[in-house]
Amino acid sequence: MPELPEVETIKRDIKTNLIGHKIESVWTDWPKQLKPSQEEFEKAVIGKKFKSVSRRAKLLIFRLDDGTRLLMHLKLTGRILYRSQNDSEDKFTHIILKLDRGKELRFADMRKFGWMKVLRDEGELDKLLSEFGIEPFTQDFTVENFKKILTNKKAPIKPLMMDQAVIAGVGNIYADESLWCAKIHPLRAANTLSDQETKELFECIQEALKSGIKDRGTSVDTYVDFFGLPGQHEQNLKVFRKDGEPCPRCNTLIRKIRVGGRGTHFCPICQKL
DNA sequence: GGCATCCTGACC
DNA sequence: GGTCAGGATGCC
Repeated sequence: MPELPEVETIKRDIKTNLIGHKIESVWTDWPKQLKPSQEEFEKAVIGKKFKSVSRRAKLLIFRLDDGTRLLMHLKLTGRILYRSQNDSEDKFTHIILKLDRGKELRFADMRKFGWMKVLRDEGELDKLLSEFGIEPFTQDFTVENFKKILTNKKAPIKPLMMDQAVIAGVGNIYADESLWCAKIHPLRAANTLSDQETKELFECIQEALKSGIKDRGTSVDTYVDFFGLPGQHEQNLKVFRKDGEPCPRCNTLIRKIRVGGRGTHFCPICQKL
């Protein structure tokens, strides 16, 4: 599942490899993944060059050389791949942007939840971006702001952390890992965290995401980078999908429960409810 | 918050 | 054939 570290890894590789390429044509066998429609999408991108790329939450934002804004979201199983025309087929490819110099950007997505979208105007982008919460690794992400978010929130801490309108970019893997790191139970009501716990969770979120980026992402499922290579972070996971295995801190067996409809892994002794 | 929805593959 | 996997949205 691509979360902030995975999307950030792809973004960095795109910066040094895709920028400057021209889109010559578009192929798809699943037009629903092109928004607002295949026709509008093609009209907006064909003949244009990639000028820049950025990331907000789990969203990739491209600017083309005429100012067109192109967004991509990988959702659960999306892959963005940089390939040559004659490279062998990638399974589940549903969109291909055919580029100059014999290259292709392939969008492969087993479950077809991901999408590419062109925006009509700048206001639309601003509105979309303004709905995201605090972006980790920016000046806005401080312990004080984090504390403000948790105050008066009776909700369990984990779903709150995964709410993109609260903190942008944290998904299921890094939420479980951050909570283990901070020794906080995923069902803990957000407003019951002590100042010390708030500070630890704040630091653990940054640490978990940073560590994921350093390892070029987590490939427990289908994630691969821009070149089709898996990330290395799986070997550094402490609890995610480790149910039945000993906690690296206290040896208690990791348990799996369901929180907010998501599989949730935690140590029942270390992590305080 | 819960739950359904968008989808398909893996697994029992 | 049923369940699970989980990012985001939309309806309650």
